[in-house]
Amino acid sequence: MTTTRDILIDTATELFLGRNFGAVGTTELCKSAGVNKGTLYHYFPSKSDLLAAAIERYATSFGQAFRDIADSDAAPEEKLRQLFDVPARANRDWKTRHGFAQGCLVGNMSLELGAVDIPVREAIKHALTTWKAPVRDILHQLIETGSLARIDCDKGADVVIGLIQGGLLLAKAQNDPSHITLLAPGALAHLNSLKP
Amino acid sequence: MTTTRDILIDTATELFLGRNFGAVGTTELCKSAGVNKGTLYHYFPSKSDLLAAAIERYATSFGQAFRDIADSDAAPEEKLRQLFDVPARANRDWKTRHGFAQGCLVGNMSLELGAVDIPVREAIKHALTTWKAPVRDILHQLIETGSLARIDCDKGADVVIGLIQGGLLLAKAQNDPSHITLLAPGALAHLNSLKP
DNA sequence: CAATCAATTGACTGATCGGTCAGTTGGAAA
DNA sequence: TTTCCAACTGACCGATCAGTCAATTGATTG
Repeated sequence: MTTTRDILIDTATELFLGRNFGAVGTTELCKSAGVNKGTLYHYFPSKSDLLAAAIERYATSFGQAFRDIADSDAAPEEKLRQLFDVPARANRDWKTRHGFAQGCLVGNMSLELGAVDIPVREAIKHALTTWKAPVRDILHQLIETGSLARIDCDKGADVVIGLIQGGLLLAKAQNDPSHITLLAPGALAHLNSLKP
Repeated sequence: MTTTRDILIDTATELFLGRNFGAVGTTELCKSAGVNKGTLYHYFPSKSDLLAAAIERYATSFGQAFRDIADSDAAPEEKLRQLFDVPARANRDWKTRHGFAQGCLVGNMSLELGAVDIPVREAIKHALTTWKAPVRDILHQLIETGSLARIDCDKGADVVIGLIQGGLLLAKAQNDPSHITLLAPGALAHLNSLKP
């Protein structure tokens, strides 16, 4: 069952991803969600809190996709590469529908609001933590199979997320989704060069 | 000589970096620059055009820093590492003054406005082009000294910029400038693993 | 001196912003 | 049947938004 709250979160995700947080007004957002102003503020104390909820849902969704990859029976090297396919697929779909690369809600909001809105930054931090767990597991698997040196996997997970976000940024800057996976082929070599 | 136009550009850079484009109004910007509203619109047709000018100056400034590194007499491996120090130093200074990591004007505006404002995206594309030239030169030097395989240096320059921006994003998301250089140590290994 | 014009002023506009609130609705509990 | 409350409505608020414009300044020309 899709509740009004769900509709608000999904609409917010769609609109904030398509443009940005500041460029989407609450009036437009409510109209797009088929809901009245007051209803938004019945469920969320502020526009920022709606965004935080959207980030949390977005993080959970992508986190689950990462988890599915980590738990699959593919080879660990293959899993590492597949991580980059998750945002790549999302962006390809979006660009087909709307004509430009939108990036990642977490990355976008991080650079727009990371220095301004502390609650949102906390939601972003939590999103990154959620994502790091399955990535860390894949790195452990790589070590077990001998494909990766005994590096610090927590730091390694940060590196992988940095590679993904770096590619996403290039893709949006140049409006070319193919850049998203630009940093995928070198990921394993990159990780292997980290000091244990 | 610092012209009124220069003051406007510098003030815009400072404010847009400190918060974001949408969160800074023209009234505040003008007050901060010690200039009247009409003067802003005497020099720039719109707020977006002021941003584009700020991006261009910012890109030139960082591009010169990259160029200085490329033309120095340091070892090529050392030069590659020094590229990451340019934004790292800027962010360390800023955080000392303002208490948080602000990131990079080009990266920030790319994720905030890349999908919305096409002229700004063009300014961003041009900034990346400017930065790629000295990076490409360093990669050629690495190849000459035998530290790097004969990879596609244009693609390699994109990779390096992606690594820098990925680190900047992590730093802003976690309000910790030390992440800026997180992807520096693995850069050479990363590049070396690219297919020629 | 007169003429010119880029630079600058600051009050002003209509639109939109995020957020509020008194009131209505409809289904569940008593 | 009455009571109750979460869900929802939509008009409304003061503030701020990007942008405009007629008037003024002052330095540079002929």
